[in-house]
Amino acid sequence: MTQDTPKGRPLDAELTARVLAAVRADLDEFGFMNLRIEKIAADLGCGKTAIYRRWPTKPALAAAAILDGFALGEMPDTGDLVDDLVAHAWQNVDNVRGSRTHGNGLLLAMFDMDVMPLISEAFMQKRHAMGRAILARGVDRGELRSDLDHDVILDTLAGFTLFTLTQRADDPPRSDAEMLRTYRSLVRALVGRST
Amino acid sequence: MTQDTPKGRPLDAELTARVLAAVRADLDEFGFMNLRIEKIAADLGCGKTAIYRRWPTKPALAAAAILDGFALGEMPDTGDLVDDLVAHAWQNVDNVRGSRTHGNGLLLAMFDMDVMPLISEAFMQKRHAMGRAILARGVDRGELRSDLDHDVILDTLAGFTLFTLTQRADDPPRSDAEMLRTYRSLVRALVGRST
DNA sequence: CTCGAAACGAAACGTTGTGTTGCGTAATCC
DNA sequence: GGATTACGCAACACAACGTTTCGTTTCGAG
Repeated sequence: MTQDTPKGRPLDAELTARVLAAVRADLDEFGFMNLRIEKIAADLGCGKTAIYRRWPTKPALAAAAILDGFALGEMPDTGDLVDDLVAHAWQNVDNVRGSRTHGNGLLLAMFDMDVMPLISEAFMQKRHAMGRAILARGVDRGELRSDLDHDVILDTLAGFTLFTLTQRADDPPRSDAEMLRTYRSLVRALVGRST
Repeated sequence: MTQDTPKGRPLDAELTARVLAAVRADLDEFGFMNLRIEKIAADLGCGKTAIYRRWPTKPALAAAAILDGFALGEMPDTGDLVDDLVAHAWQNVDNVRGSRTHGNGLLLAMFDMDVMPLISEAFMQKRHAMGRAILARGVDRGELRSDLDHDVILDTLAGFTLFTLTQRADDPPRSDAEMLRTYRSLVRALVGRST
């Protein structure tokens, strides 16, 4: 029933990619509120119609651009719960830093009330499910006390990343090695390891 | 030098309060992007000029409304580090829940790129300083290992609250007592207490 | 190779919302 | 009582979203 082969001229995939990249850059520099679709079209030398043909509204466009820069990532499976959780948390850092070109406008744009549901459905919920799978595996292997709230552990890790990246952006930057040590000790504390 | 006594007719303080309350309600219901200053004026039966006389732009108005619903809170001083940190973290929950009337649009509005700096300067940085003071006191009393990163502890607590309130809003609500137990065990884990 | 369908850039348009200005009136301080 | 400023109201300029129309171009199918 569903026509699988579109009929006329197909969408220009390269243009799609260029639009998403340009939106990501402007989103990061100017924020969602100051993202100008007309500027994107002008910068790329294309018409607004090419953009509105692909995405119906500005929030939808912004969400698509953000998601285009994020990778769901592979499920960490090292055999060690702490290692897996650190890797899982670090994927968030990678996603945000990989999309950051000017400031942290892209990260903040995720939290627009009209953008958030789209990001949540397409990304956050799947990430959360991955985290829960990691923790469930840890319980199965006897690495994790069975009375801990997995949502709390995952929200704490993700919340720390979000809060640090948005609120401590002006602090002297830390090396990846130092940040990884921070994540490791945080994870160990959350899953009930001593030290 | 600074004229301390304004000359003509003073601003209507009650109108100021009514505007801020109305903005908070609409912000929470519709989000920052869909906040309509003309609607606020119409709902209140006042002119737009009365609003623009007080705040120059929409982000400034939104920030003022958000801050008007937030209380910096008193610095907890129970003599116990864990109790103080739990109380400190709980103040965030109180602020957000006290401002929540329809959804979580108000919480998300804080993270608009143009609103965030205003909230950060007037609120977040002071809250962070309070948290640091609590932790410093804990170190002085020997309740806290001296090698822990205080920023990490505070960002983790605040980030957990933010992430939970934005991402788990649809989950079955937990009682205050249960949430307080969660915060307590989280704080204990972060400051290196066993259990 | 030709036909149909749909994408493309360009331009014009309607609509909405921000923020400003000017007006006559009302309130407050000196 | 006079200067000063707030107030509601109306009109305004401006910017940006999203739509429509047009002529042109590109692709798939037969």
